[in-house]
Amino acid sequence: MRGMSKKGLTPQGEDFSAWYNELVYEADLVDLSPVRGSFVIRPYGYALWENIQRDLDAMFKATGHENLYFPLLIPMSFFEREADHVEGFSPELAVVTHAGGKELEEPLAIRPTSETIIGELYSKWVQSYRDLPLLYNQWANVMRWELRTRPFLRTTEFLWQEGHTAHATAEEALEETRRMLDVYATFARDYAAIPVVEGEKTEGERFAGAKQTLTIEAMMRDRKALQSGTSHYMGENFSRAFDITFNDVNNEQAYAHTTSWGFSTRFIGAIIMTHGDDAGLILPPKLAPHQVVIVPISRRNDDEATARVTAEAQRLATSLAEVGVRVKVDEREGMSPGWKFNEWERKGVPLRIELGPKDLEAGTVLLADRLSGEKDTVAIDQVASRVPGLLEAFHERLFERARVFRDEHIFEAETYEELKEKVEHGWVYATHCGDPESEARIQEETKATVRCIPLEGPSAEGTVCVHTGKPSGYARKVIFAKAY
RNA sequence: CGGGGCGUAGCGCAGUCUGGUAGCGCACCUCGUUCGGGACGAGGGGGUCGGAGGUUCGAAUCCUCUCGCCCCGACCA
Repeated sequence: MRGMSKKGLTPQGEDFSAWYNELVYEADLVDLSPVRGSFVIRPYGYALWENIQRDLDAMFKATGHENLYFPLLIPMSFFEREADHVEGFSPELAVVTHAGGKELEEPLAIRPTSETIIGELYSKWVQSYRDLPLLYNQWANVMRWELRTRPFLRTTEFLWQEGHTAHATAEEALEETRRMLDVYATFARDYAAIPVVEGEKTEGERFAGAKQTLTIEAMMRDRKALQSGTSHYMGENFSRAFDITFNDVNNEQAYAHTTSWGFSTRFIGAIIMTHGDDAGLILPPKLAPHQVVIVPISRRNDDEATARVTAEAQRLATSLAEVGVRVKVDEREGMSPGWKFNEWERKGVPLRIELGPKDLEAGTVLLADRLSGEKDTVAIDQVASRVPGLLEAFHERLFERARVFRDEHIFEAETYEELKEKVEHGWVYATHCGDPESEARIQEETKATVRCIPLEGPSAEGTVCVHTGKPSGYARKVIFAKAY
């Protein structure tokens, strides 16, 4: 399957999932670990994550949040305090039963998410309405013992951030839930060039212990949906379970309203599957580890020309770095330029500069665009001034391509037959009654689930459920789609 | 846990049926020629054939037991 012996990836159209599996290894994003289900994130993949962290973190700070860090281990009993939460997470907990050579009195769960342990401490930190809101976030690893795993999309251990906030009123907490969903949607659009649909999860798809779960859903190039970030309103569920109470302005005791919101390394999967093509990754410039790669081209038997090319490549790289471009000069020996072109295309670098003796004589470079595949001649002394704008434009084109693709594959269905047919080709808006049993039946029969009740979209007014004929359970038509 | 497949060099595989010097491609190392879309030649290094037991003069190959991994299904950011 894998292996550099073979020249290209399996084409997306032939087997999308094979394409994905090969690409994550061939682009040096991940490697297998000795423990099944967990993966090593290699430097190129981790650099992507670091860029995601940097930009998202800035957005969290800008919305008033502070970072902190909670421990990895959580007493088992904490999970039992919230009925839905324990039911949702028990099956996938990894538990430490022995330590220091002895069996522990109380087993410790490796966090699958931190609501419980954070709730325990929030109860201590919140006494008065003056202590609220608490607006905290942590960057952490979590573990969920999944049966079927895939790099980035579903791994037993994954990296994420989890925001946990506590508020005096439901209104404030609901606002926070929505605000952070918008942060995710904005990040996806402005940094990853991924268009998303914002919506609410139905009861069955809601986070274990939440009153409301909001989601951003992105369409992959196989037209399946990927839940790419979630934001939950917990109501008083966790504050009652963990006794997060405070005295309000009237000196009356009240329960805090809490939220949590998370965004994980799964999003790297979204980037891969939203933008990638048969040649490999196409990375959004703002998150790409290298925005520009310079491939110097030598000439046979001419050390002097080679030296000049190398020197010019370095000079060019410096001038690009000075205008804030992340640039890499590929000076590796023993590989032909063609080999390097293919490699950087596979790795999704937005722009490639080819610089050889001919260019030096003409005072130009060849600038290759990963998205269009086109090459343009650009004067060397204009490269540094033009590249930032080209990267900006690259981002816009990438987003637009994804947006058009998505919009071309969203349909609307009036009948169940229509839903069954259209969901084979993309996402489908349809009216649903909201009955969980009906939802389950539809999933059995079509493999599609309700991804969300979109915050914007066709109204359900005057329509009835495509499956049961009952009145709509929601104000809008829901989105049915096959999902990761 | 059900169904399917596979363990032989770093990776991908052949060899197993029919027992007899452990091979191929890629990768790696050295030297030379190359370098504008996955270069070529010559030389070289690398293996307890997943593990244990058995049959045999002789086992990657046959027998028994075991361990592990991958793929498909039931749960999920």
